[in-house]
Amino acid sequence: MSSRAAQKEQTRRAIVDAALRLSSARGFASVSLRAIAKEANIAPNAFYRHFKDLDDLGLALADQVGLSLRQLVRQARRRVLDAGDGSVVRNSIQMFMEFAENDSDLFRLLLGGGAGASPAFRRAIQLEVKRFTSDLVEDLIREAETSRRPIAHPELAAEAMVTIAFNLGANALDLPSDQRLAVLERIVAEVRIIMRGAEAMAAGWGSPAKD
Amino acid sequence: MSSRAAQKEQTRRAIVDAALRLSSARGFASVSLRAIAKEANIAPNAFYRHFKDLDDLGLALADQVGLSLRQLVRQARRRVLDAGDGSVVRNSIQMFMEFAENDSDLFRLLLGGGAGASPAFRRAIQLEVKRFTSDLVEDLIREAETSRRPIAHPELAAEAMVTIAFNLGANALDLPSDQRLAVLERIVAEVRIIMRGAEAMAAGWGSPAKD
DNA sequence: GACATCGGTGTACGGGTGTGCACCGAAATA
DNA sequence: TATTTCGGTGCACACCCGTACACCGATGTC
Repeated sequence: MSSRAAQKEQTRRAIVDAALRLSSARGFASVSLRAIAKEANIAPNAFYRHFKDLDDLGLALADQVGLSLRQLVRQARRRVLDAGDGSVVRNSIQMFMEFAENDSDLFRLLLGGGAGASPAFRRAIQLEVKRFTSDLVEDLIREAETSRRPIAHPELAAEAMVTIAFNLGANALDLPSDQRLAVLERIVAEVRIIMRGAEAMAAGWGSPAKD
Repeated sequence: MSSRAAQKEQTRRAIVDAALRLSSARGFASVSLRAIAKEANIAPNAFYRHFKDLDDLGLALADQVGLSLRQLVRQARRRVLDAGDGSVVRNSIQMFMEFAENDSDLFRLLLGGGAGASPAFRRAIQLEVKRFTSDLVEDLIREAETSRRPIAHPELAAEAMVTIAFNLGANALDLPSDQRLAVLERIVAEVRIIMRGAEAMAAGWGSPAKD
């Protein structure tokens, strides 16, 4: 066992966690290297032993965001398969919100979409969101097959759902917890509208005339 | 006529424009008072003759954003009433994208949603977006009446549409112009899904069974 | 024409920023 | 055990930040 490498990993984690904690308030872009070092109980210079840049740290943060998202997808799939109680939509979004509340620091990063940060960081975050959307597309298609309700434009529908959930979800994070439930209901309702629309299109229902 | 007040208004505008220009790159939050002053060809201290704070400037920017949005709504309504060519959805979103490209600095602010900025600024921006959504709700209801296609949950549908248009639109702004058209089409398609869903719900189509 | 108003300027301050340099001490290696 | 490696430290530098102060000069008022 390597006490050397272990301790290095430990302070690296401390740096990442500190950055996460500080970023939740005003975004990653507005956090200084020195502030992170102080929060991690580290001399500012020690930062460079772990990351080349603040941008470099940003990529590490994006990685962790992606990790958390994939974990979310896995758990949501398991939960939906396990018990068929309640609607798939509500269950999934509820789980999403729980995740967001637990790892609120991470999800605040996600919500901001990296606005105001370096292009590299922004790209990395958007990539993770895209991966998440792809997973959702799979689920939509699978669910459509098993429930025998075909769905039109699954990619577009998924993108719309993810956009709404992330935006309103982010919005909900800095709301008192007694209002968060209402936001969750709004997300669920809007996602259902999208579901219904995609199904209606697949079924040929409605007006191709003038929209 | 007051040469005094006129010149004051002029440099005030110069400050606002400079702030807008600088904010488009990395967001309003990451722009310094000194940088704004330099961009406006002004001594840093002169800033205080016009605004108390950077926050104060932020509110002025939010005001201008709101102004531009209301102008957009007015023109879109006129355009839709004038000629019935093409779909309402496509026409509206096309006009939205044109606006966004012209005043791209303003819309970049909007897109960021004020992430990473002061709470006051964020609230102001979100308020303007909310007003815009309200206007859209009106239009949806009116359109539903004249076209005799009732729509369910117009507020939720409008919120979903605005969220998607703003997010993807913002996304499109830092894309080469030859790819923007594709994004526009994606927005149109997703908004149509929402339309169809809201109409299907109103018509009672589809499954209240298990979703 | 004398005076007050006020937008704009230059200087200066205390503090925060990223980062280069020399150094220490413990773990890893020989 | 002697030597190398390397994570961590303290100091120092040059720069940018917001903003307080005293001041100027043109415009507006009496």
